[in-house]
Amino acid sequence: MKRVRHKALRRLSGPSGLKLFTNERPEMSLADISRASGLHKTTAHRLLRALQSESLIDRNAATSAYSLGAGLMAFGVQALASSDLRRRVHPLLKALARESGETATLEVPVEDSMLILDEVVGSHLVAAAGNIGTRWPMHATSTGNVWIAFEESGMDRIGDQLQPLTARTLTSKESFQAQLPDIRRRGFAVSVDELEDGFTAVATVIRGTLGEVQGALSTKRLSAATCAELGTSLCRAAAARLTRGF
Amino acid sequence: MKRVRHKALRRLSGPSGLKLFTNERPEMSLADISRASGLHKTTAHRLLRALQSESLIDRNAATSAYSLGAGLMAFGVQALASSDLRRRVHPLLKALARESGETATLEVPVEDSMLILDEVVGSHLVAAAGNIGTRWPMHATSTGNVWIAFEESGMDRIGDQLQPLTARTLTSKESFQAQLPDIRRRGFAVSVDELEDGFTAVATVIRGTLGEVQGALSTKRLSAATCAELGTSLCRAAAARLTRGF
DNA sequence: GGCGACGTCGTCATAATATGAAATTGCCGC
DNA sequence: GCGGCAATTTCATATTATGACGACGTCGCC
Repeated sequence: MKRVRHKALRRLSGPSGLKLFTNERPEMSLADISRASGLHKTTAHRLLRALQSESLIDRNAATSAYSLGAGLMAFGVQALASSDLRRRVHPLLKALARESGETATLEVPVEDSMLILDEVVGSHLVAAAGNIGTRWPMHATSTGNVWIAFEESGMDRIGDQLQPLTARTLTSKESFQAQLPDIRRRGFAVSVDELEDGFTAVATVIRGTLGEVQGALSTKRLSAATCAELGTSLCRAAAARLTRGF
Repeated sequence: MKRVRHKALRRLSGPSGLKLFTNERPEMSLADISRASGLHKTTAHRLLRALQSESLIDRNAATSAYSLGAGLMAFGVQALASSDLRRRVHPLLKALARESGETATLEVPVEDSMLILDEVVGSHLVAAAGNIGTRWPMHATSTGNVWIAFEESGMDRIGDQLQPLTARTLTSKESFQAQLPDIRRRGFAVSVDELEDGFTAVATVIRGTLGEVQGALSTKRLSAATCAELGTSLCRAAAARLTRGF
């Protein structure tokens, strides 16, 4: 594997950059950042200042602590808006949500998580919405499972140790890998209580015109009984999309 | 003004980087990017590849065109979620929306636009929502106007020529500047048909504990008659927030 | 088949950049 | 006024990106 150039870029998005800001710790001081990233205090300071000048980083005027900036929000929505995949799949999500009464989502992988790109809430819930943009670990979601099953280099995304989120989460790479053939055969993945107790979902992949895997589609919070049925209709819907040339 | 270092970062977010991707042209080929940015083909390719490895850039598998990536969406929502300002002001928005029946928004400046950080829709509209993250030019919005009026270096953000969006948009720097004293005296800005015909809004600034301007607050789509009244109540609400130590 | 446009990849000397140590400033609590 | 801590600036040095050049494969088109 070849080393990617552009140190600054790697740092930016990497674990010694913007990724330092987690939901648990949305604000950090210069010293915090320097310690957490292993960067020299001076270097971190320069970096932060550059990021700030691009609005990618904001700082709290009172505490002078750094946090993610407004520019990132702007880029984020722009990315969301320009997603071709999203435009194409949205009608499908609506149809699924209407037919099943459950919430349907479109997700894509970002590192070892699935990012919710779009969401249409079903009739069973009051419009909770607002999950667009949230991320869940691939190994514990139905969407993550199908993605890995159908994308060739999918397994690269997860490590050897998988973090358990419930009693039913698969925690070893081996047991995880063992279920993939089943998913490939069926065409869809089912997750029952793996992510959260009482949470069930079924997912399939969505493909482009070349058959390449572009994302995953899921229907959530349904009763276990209807899973198999919905799985196949999900596949049909996705397949119809594909063959119609979308 | 001191030159900010980190060329790569400036490029990243600047007009020869991610900013190349606009809503009008969400996808670009390598040749496009090279031409539009003035970068050497080799350089652009290296850059894009680095960005892609960080998920900041995606590419269309069919056309091999580049577009904004999923990583940006992830950062965007994270930034949105971790905004302290947003957390603090949200209850205020809700109160304003409830009392006025109109849509209330919280906005911050990004370059020469106001970015909608948060929004609570009023009772008069069906929940259109989904404006969070959109941007409007500062010179044509009430929020942009108050911001510039109360932030000392505010005028730096707009150029000499202001793009007209309706017949009532102010188009010269001078006429724009002439109205600022009024806004300062009143404490709030009113925009009638400047952004869009039939669109009226009133806005005031929101301040931190040190009195520094942190953002702008507005109520939209109200009838001209109630503007003045709402402006003062807006100011009261914002002031109450401030003095209560938030 | 030949042509042009495009994307990808490699190399390399040079120019531009980031780096970290140390020094300076500013701020708080005592 | 004096430590202690954090943020910031300065500067010589080492590291990095840059773009010119060349090569290769592919696609669409005349």
